[in-house]
Amino acid sequence: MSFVAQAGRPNPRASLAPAEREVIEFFVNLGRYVSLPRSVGEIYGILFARGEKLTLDDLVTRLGMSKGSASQGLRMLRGVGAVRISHLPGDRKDYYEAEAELPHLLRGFLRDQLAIKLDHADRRLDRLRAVIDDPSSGAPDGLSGRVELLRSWQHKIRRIVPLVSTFLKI
Amino acid sequence: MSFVAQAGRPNPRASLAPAEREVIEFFVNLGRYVSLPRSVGEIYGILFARGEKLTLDDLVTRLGMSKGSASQGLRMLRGVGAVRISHLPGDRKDYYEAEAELPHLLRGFLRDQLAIKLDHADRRLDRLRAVIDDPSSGAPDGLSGRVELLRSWQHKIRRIVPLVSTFLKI
DNA sequence: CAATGTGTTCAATTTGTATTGAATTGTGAA
DNA sequence: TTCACAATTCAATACAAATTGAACACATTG
Repeated sequence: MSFVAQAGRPNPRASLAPAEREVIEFFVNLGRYVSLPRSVGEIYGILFARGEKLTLDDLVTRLGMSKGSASQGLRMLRGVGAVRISHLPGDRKDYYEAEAELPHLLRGFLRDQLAIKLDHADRRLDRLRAVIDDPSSGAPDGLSGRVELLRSWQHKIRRIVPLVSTFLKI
Repeated sequence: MSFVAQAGRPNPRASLAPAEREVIEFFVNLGRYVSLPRSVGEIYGILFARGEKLTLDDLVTRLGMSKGSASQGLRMLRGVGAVRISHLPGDRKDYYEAEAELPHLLRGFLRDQLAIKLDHADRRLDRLRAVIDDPSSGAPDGLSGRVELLRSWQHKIRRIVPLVSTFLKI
């Protein structure tokens, strides 16, 4: 079975099977919803599609991307626990495989992304209150009440997280 | 009380009170988490801070942005139900005010954004299955099993939505 | 119907983000 | 210590998204 590049410029992705391309595009799209770079979606996609361990160099040749992109993309995916790294005895290369369990993926996301952002919003709200309480800040009428509303949003969202976690058995 | 622009280039936002600036920055930051353009965060921010109806022209002068940005930003905010439009008798201008109730905001988001994306992912998954079932697609071993895993993700997420909705009394 | 006031559109520009690839660092083997 | 190889870094570049502003469409007024 061969998937030949079109005549003309050599396409480094010629070796991708249609099924792989389709899976990759699926994850690239999924990533777009949360503003992930295409390269990240591609990396996770091919790892998910093949279900086997691949090296950085495999990614570079199969996806036709630069080493830099592959390296940075893998770092991000490691960061959220979407890929696992492992090694083979007597081989210095890093081998990566996709973490395909949704609970595991969401756990990483909830812990590393959402939690940080909620904390950040907390601090920002505190500062906001401080500014508003200063009479010279020129706070419009009723603003401090609306800011308390923001606090209630924050509380509600914090209470949803464990709810979702429980549901997903995380 | 006056908030004077620095000497040199005239700053069109000189009229913003510190409290307003702070609220605006809060929403600009919040918007960044979901990849909204800065201008959209600014518009919602000033509407939220003032809690009163403002016209497109108010936004242009107070925020120092172009009419084009203000118009497009307002369209997006209307689209997700984050601002309400209204009119005054004998006045052709459109007046906008911020929708500040979280349930209302999330309702718009869940309906208009998430639902559409889930449907889209559904269709994509169907196509993916079709491609994989074609023996000439070169699907790697076990891929069809992993794609079924994706289906289970999709189901779980679909079941979370009403759970969250209930919790938020949407 | 011309003149004015209002919001929208969209090509050009600015700004921001992702990607590349050569240089660099790190690491294990000889 | 030197060599060979793997991964990372980061300045330069390519690409994508947001913003501008002038032209436009539409409605209302005199």
